[in-house]
Formats: sequence, C-alpha cells, structure tokens
Amino acid sequence: MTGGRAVQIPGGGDLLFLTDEQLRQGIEAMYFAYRGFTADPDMILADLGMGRAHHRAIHFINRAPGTTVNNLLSILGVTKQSLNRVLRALVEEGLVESRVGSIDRRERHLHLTEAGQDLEARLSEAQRARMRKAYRDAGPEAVAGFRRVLEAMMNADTHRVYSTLKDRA
Amino acid sequence: MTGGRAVQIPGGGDLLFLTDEQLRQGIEAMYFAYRGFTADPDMILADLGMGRAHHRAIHFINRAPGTTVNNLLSILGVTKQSLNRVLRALVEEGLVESRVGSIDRRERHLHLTEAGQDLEARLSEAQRARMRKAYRDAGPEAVAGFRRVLEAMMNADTHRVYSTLKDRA
DNA sequence: TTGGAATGTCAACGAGGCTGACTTAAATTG
DNA sequence: CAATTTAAGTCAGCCTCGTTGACATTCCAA
Repeated sequence: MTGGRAVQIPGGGDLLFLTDEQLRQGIEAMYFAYRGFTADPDMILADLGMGRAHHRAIHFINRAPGTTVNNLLSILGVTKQSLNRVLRALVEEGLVESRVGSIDRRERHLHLTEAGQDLEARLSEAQRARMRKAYRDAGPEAVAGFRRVLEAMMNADTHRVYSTLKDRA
Repeated sequence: MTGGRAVQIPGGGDLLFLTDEQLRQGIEAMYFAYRGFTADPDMILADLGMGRAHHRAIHFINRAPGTTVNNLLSILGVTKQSLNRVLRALVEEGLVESRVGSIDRRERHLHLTEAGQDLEARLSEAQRARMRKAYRDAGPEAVAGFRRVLEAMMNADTHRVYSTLKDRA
C-alpha cells in the first residue's frame, strides 16, 4: 500500500527503496488522479462552451486580481496568442474586465467581474469539494506528504511561480 | 508547510481542519506538478513528432501487452476515433504491432515492437527519474500519503481501472 | 526622438479531443 | 441457417487550445 519502504540503517539515515514498479504506480496514480482533478470544472465549463484554458485564466485572475497579461502569461506558461484568444472570450462573456494600467498605461490589469466571480466560485467550489474529500479520506499526514511530493515534482522555475503565489496568500 | 493541521481531540479521533486557502494550495500544487510530470516525455516525443496521446498509448500497451483496442479505450477514456488516429501512427512508425486475436478473430491484440519498447524505456525512464527525485526529496512517509490522496481524488470508475492495472502487476 | 517593451491582432497550422454515420468481419443467438 | 450483436476501423466534420510568424499600436525611457 505504501509507495516505498523506509528502512533504518543503523547509524545512517532513512533510505527509500524504490522499485520501478512502485514508481510506475505513482506515475499512473498521477495520471488517473489528474483526470478526476479536472473532471468537475470541465463539466461546468462545457455547458458554457468553455474549456480548461478559461478555467485556468479565471483561477489565476481571481488569485492575483489586477495581474497584468504578461504576468499571467508567465504563470500559465503559454503564448500570448493562446492566452489572448481565451481572454477575449472571457471579456466578451462579461466575466473578465481588462483595465488600462494607471502607472504604466501599456499594461492591462485583469479583474473578474461579478459574473466572473460567481463562475469562479462555482468552479473552485467543485474542485475544492473533491480535494476536501481526498484529503479527508487520506488523512492529515497523507496531506502533508502529498504536498511535499508535488512540490518536489515541479520544474524549478514553476516552483518559483508556485511559491510566489502561495506566499502572497 | 503542511496542507492541513492534525488536531487531537481528547477522546476523539484526528480531525483535519481544511481552510479554503489550504485546499487551493493543494489545487495549485496539483496543476503545477502535473506540468512537471509531463514535461520530460513531452520533450522526447516532440522530437519524434508525437505527443502525449502517443505516450499514453505506449505506456498502457507496455503495461498490459496483448490488450485489445476496446480495453485500451476503457483505460484511456477516449473515443475509438481518437485512439485510432494515434494507434495508426504508432503502427506506421513500427512502434506497435496489431495482431488478430486467435480466439476471437475480431479482436486486435496490441504489442510494442522492439523499437516501441526502446522508446517506452526512454520515456518511462525520464518520467521515473522525476518521480524518483520527488520521492527522495519528500521522504518515505510523504510517498505513502501522496499515493493515498491521489487515489482518493480519482473518479470511482477510474479508480477501478487503476486498481485492476495495479493488481495485475 | 528614437529604440525597445508591452500588448494586441491576423493568419495559419497541428494535435488531439469530440459526434455521427458507415463498413467489414466475426461471433453469438434465436 | 438467418439475424443480431460486437470489435474494429474509417470518413467527414467540428472544437479547443496549443504553436509560429508577422505586424500595428502605444508608450516609456535613454
């Protein structure tokens, strides 16, 4: 049931023996779990003719209100052309507002409208409900381990983005 | 640093207090970690003009050699039209062999060729290396928790598929 | 005042999902 | 044996969401 065996070497530290099979089970768990992770918001969005890309934009605009387009690009790791298509749709749907920057007027600062906040709440509540269930089922120690493994799995630059967002909370 | 606080209630069990903020950090960790999770195979595949869909097919054909097309469809959760496009490419590239079933000759049984096995090894070694590093960084207890949370995050039907594969190991 | 940065837009392309309709071949069932 | 069901494959078309490349606009800063 465990992903690895912890072995105490007298006079040494913990060693973790990881067979390829154990690693592969972790890989498959990650793949299947991600499907569940995205399933609920996907269903809500499909009814509105939107997809995951819209969800991500909405999520991070809510997370960092007033963020610039460039900043959002570096969080999401996509091209501006790709993000632009999504942002345009969100603005047209009245979910996102794009305000010209007051200090640097080249910049556009992004905010959710009330309708955008409503949708964000629906999406994130669905996703939080699943996460909450998973956390409760797995227990407190499992949650800490889950987070540690995920953080160690990120690319270094991604981890920096993640930490910055987390510390801003 | 932990995803939740474990609190001992005298005479009760462990309770897990999960704020929305803690849940959202878990959600973001999952999103950013998945990017890292897929990054290495994606790079290898891009050089070969293939994508994630090819990787998934290769992975599960390797996992369950001789699997039928229908079985692979239910593992991957996509339509046969979508899988067919990928499988055709893999067969044309000489990575996958499709054999007519001996008992039921309507079925096609899928196997990796030697070249397919070589590619599978490259892809999975890259992905395992990342998983191994994440496991080592996070420590043995973290690994068990990681797996428990992921399993609790899956849809019920997906979990069944996952368990079946795992138990077949 | 000119160069560069931030943003946006148009066009085109490709991967990889989807639906619907259909064929072929083989197995199963009445 | 005939009819039905099943497994697989195929064609056509659609969508999202990623990519590149080229280019316009706006505005700050050297």
